[in-house]
Amino acid sequence: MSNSYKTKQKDAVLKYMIDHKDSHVTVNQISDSFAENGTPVGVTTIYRHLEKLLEEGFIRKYTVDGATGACFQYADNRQCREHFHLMCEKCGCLIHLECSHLNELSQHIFSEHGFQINPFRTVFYGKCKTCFDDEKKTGDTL
Amino acid sequence: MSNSYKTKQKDAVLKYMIDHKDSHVTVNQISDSFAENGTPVGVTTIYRHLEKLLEEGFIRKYTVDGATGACFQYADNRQCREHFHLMCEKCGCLIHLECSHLNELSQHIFSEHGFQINPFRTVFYGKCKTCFDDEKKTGDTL
DNA sequence: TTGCGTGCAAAGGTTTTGCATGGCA
DNA sequence: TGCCATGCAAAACCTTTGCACGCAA
Repeated sequence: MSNSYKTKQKDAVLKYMIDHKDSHVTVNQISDSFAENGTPVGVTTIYRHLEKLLEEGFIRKYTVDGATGACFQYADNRQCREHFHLMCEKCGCLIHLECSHLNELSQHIFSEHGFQINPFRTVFYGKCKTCFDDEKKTGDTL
Repeated sequence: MSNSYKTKQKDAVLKYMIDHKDSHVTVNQISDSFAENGTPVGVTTIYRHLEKLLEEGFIRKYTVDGATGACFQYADNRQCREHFHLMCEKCGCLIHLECSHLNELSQHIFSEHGFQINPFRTVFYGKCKTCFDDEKKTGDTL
């Protein structure tokens, strides 16, 4: 059994993740932000707290093509148990999609195909409306 | 314009990926396998060929929680354009799912939610039937 | 012969680990 | 006072790059 103490660093990391819940961040971004604010936190400590938050289900971890290193994003699994997530490959925004179609889909894939989807892990990658419209305007095909 | 030569290493990497199309592999696994077969290939070369195969759409690249480093898997995008993929988190098998429900889902998410799903990138993570049944039998909750 | 391919060595990053110190309870 | 937390330094990895040599065409 391991207990845990309340520390400035622990609070700071959690606060940072919540404050940036609308985008994904890397360890370097977190570290740089703390350094700029005059309250630097060692990267080791940041890694350790992110790992705990991950285990506890408060954040998600994934890799994004362009980014260097892992990306983390706040998304409380206790609140996100019932819906899926859409990740825009262009701007990186995370959309929480409440939609009965998706729940039906899970049911269908389980009952008809015998596959049990893990909604915590599964993310739909693609292009959000804003980026899609931007692309049409500028003719940018990326 | 860059031409390309036919080499033993190039053939070996492609052959390995095709032979292992039912699971994902890491660069180390590929390298070790070649070494064991008595025809070692430098990791640099493996990385370079995988990168090309990726650009050409013959393989996919992603990260898996347990694995160290990136995972690659053969899945010709020219053949896999019309369906989605299910990845078992336990045994690592990749299921190519031809299902009209999923195509309808793409349509629905695009028309109703304005999000354009990228089927090349999107993978449903979860548990395949075999692993699910195994788990029930052994009572293993992982 | 020309130019791409190969692989060693080294560099550049990210992430983890060891360990002495610091801080919470 | 006990532990846990912290962060520096170092290690362990993964991946990329530079460069001389090898090999396909």
